[in-house]
Amino acid sequence: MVRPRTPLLSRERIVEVATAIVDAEGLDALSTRRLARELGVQAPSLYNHFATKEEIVDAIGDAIVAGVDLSMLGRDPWPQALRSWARAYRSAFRAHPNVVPFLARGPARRPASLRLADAVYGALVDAGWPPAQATRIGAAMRYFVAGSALGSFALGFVDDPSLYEADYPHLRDAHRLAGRHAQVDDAAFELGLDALVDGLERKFPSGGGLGGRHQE
Amino acid sequence: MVRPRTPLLSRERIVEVATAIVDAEGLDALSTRRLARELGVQAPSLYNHFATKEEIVDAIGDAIVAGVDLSMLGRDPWPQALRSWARAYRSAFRAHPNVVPFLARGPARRPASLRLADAVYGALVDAGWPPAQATRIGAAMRYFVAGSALGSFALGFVDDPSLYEADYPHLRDAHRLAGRHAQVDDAAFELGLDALVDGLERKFPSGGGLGGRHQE
DNA sequence: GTCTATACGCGGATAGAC
DNA sequence: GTCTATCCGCGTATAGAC
Repeated sequence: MVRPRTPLLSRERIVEVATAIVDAEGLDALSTRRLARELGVQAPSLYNHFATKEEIVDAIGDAIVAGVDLSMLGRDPWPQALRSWARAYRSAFRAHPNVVPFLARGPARRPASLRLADAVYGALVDAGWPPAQATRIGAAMRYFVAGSALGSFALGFVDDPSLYEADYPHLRDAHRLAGRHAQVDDAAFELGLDALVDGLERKFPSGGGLGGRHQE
Repeated sequence: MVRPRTPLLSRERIVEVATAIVDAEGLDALSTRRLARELGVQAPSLYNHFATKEEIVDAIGDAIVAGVDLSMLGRDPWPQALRSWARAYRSAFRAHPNVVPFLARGPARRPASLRLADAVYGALVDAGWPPAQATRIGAAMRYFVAGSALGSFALGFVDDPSLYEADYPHLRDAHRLAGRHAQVDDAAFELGLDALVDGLERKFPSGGGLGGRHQE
């Protein structure tokens, strides 16, 4: 066995391959041995780049959140910014649904998540929302986006009519959802997002339907 | 060692203890050895009551969803029913946040989840929503509720001011969220729920802002 | 219905050679 | 920076005695 002259590993390459494993088979499938095997090295070599496995998972999460476009925040009017940002956020999450439960635990110390939280909150406060309300809106949006990316609603139904028709009269056609799951989930997300932001607009201080000024 | 004269185990007792383990330490902490130890038996005894570990997890999920009150559906006007149901749904989920990622995979074959899906969908259709919209509303509500129960938004911030003040100007006070996490999350849920249902009311067919009237 | 015994593989992490 | 060797515990599940 010839030892390599140039480094086989880098943090970037480790995170990339680790993400692929988690996406394909879930967080539980990510083990140091498995990861090392796919990288063509032995497991202990990973510890030259990360102190613990948890650091690797943190890095996966940070890379995902770092890909979310935040440019509309503070640029577009807040309702429009909130919509575009929510779509970008969901896209990033949906590409990695197995990581969503981990990401939903909060920003903790991950820089990309803190940047995101800062940008959303800042944009809402700058638009005229009272700080406490801005916090709540940021949280509510995260609830909705995380939930929508956690798993498919439509795919949760089994593609077998006989399961439903007997005992659940209204679900007669539920078995058809699985085949169109992407459209169903996309449409549900858009409907919910629209309702949510519409509903928030009506609550905007001194703007909510009674006229008056906006930004301060 | 005296062998017992009366059964030590039952499906109910197993599910009860298993739920407690998952709530306290997460789904990964649930192992057959651990579960058996807390039940005062040896691991193989569990296989007299459940064929696999997965069946146990299914039973945990079913028991949780079975506790959700559905009585308001089809009784109260749909916006009010949707609100009460969402609160009941969230309460059930929030008591067991570690199970939420599992539950969010969909109703599958779990009877309680199918009853729930049937009741929500049926109530919306009966109220006058077109079937496709009713599906989307059910999905959007689940997104929001699941996301809100997946983990605390407020607890995701570390209670250490120095982490934020330097690099994230708007998060200057974010470290205070952790201490009030229950109130913050409750208020965010209520704000989002209110906005969501308000927004849906405006879309109700023959009520949506063009023709007929409804409350505004 | 519960037990003992057991099969067999995977898990994270460390020490120390090269 | 990567390797080999190794520690030690935990995981699901089965066979067969009582």
